[in-house]
Amino acid sequence: MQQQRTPTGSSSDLSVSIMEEKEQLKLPNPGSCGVHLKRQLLLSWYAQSGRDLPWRRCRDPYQIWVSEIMLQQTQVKTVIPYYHRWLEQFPSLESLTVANLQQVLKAWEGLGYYSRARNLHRAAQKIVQEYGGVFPRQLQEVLALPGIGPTTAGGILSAAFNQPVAILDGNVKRVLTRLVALSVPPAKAMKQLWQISEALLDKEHPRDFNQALMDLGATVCTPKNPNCTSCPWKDSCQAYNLGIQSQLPMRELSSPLPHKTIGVAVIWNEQGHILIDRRRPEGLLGGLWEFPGGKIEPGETIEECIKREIQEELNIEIEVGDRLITINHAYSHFSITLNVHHCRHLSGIPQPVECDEIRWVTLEEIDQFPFPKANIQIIAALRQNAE
DNA sequence: TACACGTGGGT
DNA sequence: TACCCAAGTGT
Repeated sequence: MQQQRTPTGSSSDLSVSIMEEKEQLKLPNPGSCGVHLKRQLLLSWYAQSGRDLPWRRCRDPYQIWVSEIMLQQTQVKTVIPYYHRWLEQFPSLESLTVANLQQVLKAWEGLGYYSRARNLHRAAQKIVQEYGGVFPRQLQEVLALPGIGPTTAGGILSAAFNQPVAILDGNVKRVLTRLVALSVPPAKAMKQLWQISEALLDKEHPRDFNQALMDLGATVCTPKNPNCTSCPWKDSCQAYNLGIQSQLPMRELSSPLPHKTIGVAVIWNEQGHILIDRRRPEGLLGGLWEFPGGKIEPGETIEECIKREIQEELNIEIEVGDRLITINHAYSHFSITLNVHHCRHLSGIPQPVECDEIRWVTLEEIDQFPFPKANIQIIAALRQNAE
């Protein structure tokens, strides 16, 4: 049974307790027994309880890179099917390079944060041009690739080449926050957290150590109801020994998400084709296709909104008809209600005023194009209607 | 530093 | 239902 201890009575060498809020982090003595023991305990735990994940079965930097990008802000369970499909379609860095962006976005469809796919594609070209298609091993070179920040760089270099580069992903952040009982939200202490991650890293076993740290966060030191009794670090965990593990990490105050009401048009022409447009390559859902529409203005009806937006965005006249479906969808920073109506094309040739490209497509062809999730619901509704 | 950037699952 | 959270990066 673990004894409760006060912060001052702790033997930890990573003491940033809530009692010492303003005090600078004391870095551990690199050779100290505390750090050495923690490494040993964690690596033993990992050998026993670590996860068996697909990307851990190889040392190919390309495959590990793909996994690291997919795993950004995304759970392992979600990534695994995408990861296998991706490697079937783009088995090598070279094959990714020669693919076009639409194919890449289609393979990414549904994963979200589509700039990851765009950057993966761009970075692949850069690796071919600047490094002859060989994934670079220098930290500075890896960091210079689009879509790769400090955590992903550390993840790749440690996993693929066993280089001693630290990481600080969400799992590690939570583990370290509890280990030192960090008294501020992690975003306010990034520098300290990086220092701790670097100080703890086992330079003899960086690959296993980093993977172990992430597994600990994902399976033991979980956001809710952490399983502290099975944690290899419980003896030196400040939060556990203070009994406050479930209250950490501290939350940032969050304001309510704004909500937008959108009018969306499924525009039919006389041939029974549907109009879709490709969004500009940057920003929200960049490069994906969608059904055109826009935000409702004060005092406007949905029908008026759709007619106006289509006139402004495509420079055509339409007749707004029956409602097809209403969709509520939550993004990370706002939520929307999509009011989708069938519409009839009356006159004018659609112009890409606020988008990159316009197409008239059939319900059969539409699957070739990458769409955001909310729009896939519209396509499903169209299919049901067609039956 | 703070915010934009998707989606699915958990409570 | 509504909110939180997840292998972060770019600006």
